[in-house]
Amino acid sequence: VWQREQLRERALEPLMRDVELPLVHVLREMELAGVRLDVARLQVITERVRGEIRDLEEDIFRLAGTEFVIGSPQQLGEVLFNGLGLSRKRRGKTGFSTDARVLQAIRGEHEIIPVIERWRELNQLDKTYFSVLPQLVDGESRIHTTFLQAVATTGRLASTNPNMQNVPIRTDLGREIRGCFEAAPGAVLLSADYSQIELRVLAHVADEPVLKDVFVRGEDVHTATASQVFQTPADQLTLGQRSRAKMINYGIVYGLTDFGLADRLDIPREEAKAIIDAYLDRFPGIRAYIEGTIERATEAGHVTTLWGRRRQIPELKARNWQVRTLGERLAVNTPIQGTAADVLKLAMIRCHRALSGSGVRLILTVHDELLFEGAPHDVEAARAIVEREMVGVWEHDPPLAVDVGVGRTWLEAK
DNA sequence: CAAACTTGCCAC
DNA sequence: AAACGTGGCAAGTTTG
Ligand SMILES: Nc1nc2c(ncn2[C@H]2C[C@H](O)[C@@H](COP(=O)(O)OP(=O)(O)OP(=O)(O)O)O2)c(=O)[nH]1
Ligand SMILES: [Mn+2]
Ligand SMILES: [Mn+2]
Repeated sequence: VWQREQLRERALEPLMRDVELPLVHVLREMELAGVRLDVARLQVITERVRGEIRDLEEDIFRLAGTEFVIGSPQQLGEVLFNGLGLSRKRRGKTGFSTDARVLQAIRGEHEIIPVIERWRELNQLDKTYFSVLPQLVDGESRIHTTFLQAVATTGRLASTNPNMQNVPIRTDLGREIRGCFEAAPGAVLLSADYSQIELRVLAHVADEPVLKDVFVRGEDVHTATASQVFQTPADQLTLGQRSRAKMINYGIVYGLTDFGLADRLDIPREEAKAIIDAYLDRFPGIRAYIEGTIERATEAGHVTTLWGRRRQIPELKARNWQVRTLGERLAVNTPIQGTAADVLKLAMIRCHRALSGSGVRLILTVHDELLFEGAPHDVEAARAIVEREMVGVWEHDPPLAVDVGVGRTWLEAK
């Protein structure tokens, strides 16, 4: 009863009625549908990778001069920092960190480091995907995730058992794994992913003229940042570089410091500061939006999305500096990430309705992407419908845009 | 011995 | 870890 009263008081009834409740059935059907996994293809990759892991282990033990549990950060730190005397960077609660950014920073100090980095990549994918996914398929070789509708504080969905929202794609091996998810025999997949979604939401809520203009012109901010930071012509950029630029673009908006950027890019702090300053100077409305949002959130004690989703931010009242600045970053991030979540949920409902009886069904959702499955002819017809429904959720400036692809596998469709 | 915590890392 | 955000998962280690 008190929950219902709170819903009314906080004007959340439209969100509940028009978004969350209709979404339940859409999610249920997606979970039942599942997505097909090519187990044989995955098996071939698995055997090849496990062979390489064994070779890497031998190399690591030889270079270290001792055998140890590579997967134990404690033992690895002992070998690297005491045994080999390599430089220590950050330290955690238990000892000196050995994470990927530390290894990147000391890569030149010893030939064992690149081998460990490779072992980490392969071993992580082995234990998380190769060892787990084949056990989860049903009689039709399909995997059924569970979507969590009320876990993420911003309104995003989460996915569990297995998490289908963090299937690898960024490395070559990751792309091979992504390529193991496929359509049913005779069918194809259609992937539709919003272009630069949170930057578009930001351009609107911050009313940032330069950023709006970028989207009106049809330009790509991630590519532009990559080109600037990596000093490379736009048409020569790799997917990896654009992906790094994405991290930079969102990082800066949500409070990334020169220290943090320098660490992530492995560059001097001054260079990192120059990148951040250039970014915020180019889009002056972002600075103003950040400051205004923090001020209003501190006053109100909460923030809301465009559809009225609300998050209390008690951290803003903290006297502890660490907690309070966390609250400031939450105040900026939540309305934007949350608005993008609202958009996707509405798009799911609209697409589900528009495609009922079409032979094309929604099978996955990944924060700003929808994945559909159907016969090639039906999917071709669905293409325009999906794009129209996804773009049509948003009646603001700048408009949203969607990248659509079709293929046999999830990798090919992207 | 299992639960809880820590570290590290995948995705968006 | 000092200070982009949202998640889930596996393994090692500590705790009870
Ligand atoms: N704070 C933060 N948000 C991120 C990060 N990566 C992705 N996101 C959020 C913001 C994105 O708009 C949203 C969807 O991710 P995508 O990979 O689809 O990127 P985006 O839509 O910006 O670009 P795209 O044109 O699809 O390649 O997820 C990140 O590193 N930090
Ligand atoms: Mn996107
Ligand atoms: Mn996406």
